[in-house]
Amino acid sequence: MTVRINVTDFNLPVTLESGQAFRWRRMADGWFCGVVGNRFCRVRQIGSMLEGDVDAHYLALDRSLREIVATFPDVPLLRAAVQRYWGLRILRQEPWETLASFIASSVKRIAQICQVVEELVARWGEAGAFPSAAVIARAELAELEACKLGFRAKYLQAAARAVDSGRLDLASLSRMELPRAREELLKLPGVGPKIADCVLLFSCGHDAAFPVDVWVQRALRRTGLRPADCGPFAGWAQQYLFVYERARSRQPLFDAGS
DNA sequence: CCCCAGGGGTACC
DNA sequence: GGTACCCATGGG
Repeated sequence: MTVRINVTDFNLPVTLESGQAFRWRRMADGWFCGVVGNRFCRVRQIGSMLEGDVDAHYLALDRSLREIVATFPDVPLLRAAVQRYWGLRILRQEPWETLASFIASSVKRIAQICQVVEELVARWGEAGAFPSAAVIARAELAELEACKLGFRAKYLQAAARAVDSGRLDLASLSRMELPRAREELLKLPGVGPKIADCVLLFSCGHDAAFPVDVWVQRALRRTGLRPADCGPFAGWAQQYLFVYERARSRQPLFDAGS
């Protein structure tokens, strides 16, 4: 539904382009187009005005960013990241789409993950929606591989079959304690600690889940932080570290080494 | 031709 | 318990 609302402590572009969701495109005119569930959405932010198909729950606008950030450990790099990317929020995404997307993410760049997701939607998506686990479960392995999944195709197929058969109940993960929920996801082939934590953080409401990829690993090494030091909203802190470290590494001022 | 990418499985020590 | 190598593929 098209609305115009006033938002505080929110940054739409950073949130949508921080590598947690893969279906948003920034148009030349500043609008973002995407699909949430089975709905096409168009949204933009001008100053504190958020306009368009605003889904406040998906955008986590009900959370108090100030209270969340107040729980972060006080280290210079994280403080700088929070200042530069203030308004970045962890979205509330749909678990199956998130699991499938992050299975596809392993050793891929964000742009390539978007490509895979696009291919899956083009082949099996109904009316632009991300294809269900039931549909993917019935796809041929060769068809999945053709979606630029490569060696990840068999992992996506296995996950789809686990969900479709009821062997894995994604909805139950949000009600479990974090270690137990992680354990469930780790049963899937091709799903290790990093991908499991992405699913738990981005789609199961587990704010403390802390995915460690190559970028976050670098930030941890340089700060001396450990995931356990980052508090009940460690996953949010992790997302700030991720965007900050990635941007920093894209444009090195000089040779940082030696 | 080299390197790397929001990793994980496996073999080996 | 670490560590090396492999998995496919696109882009710099």
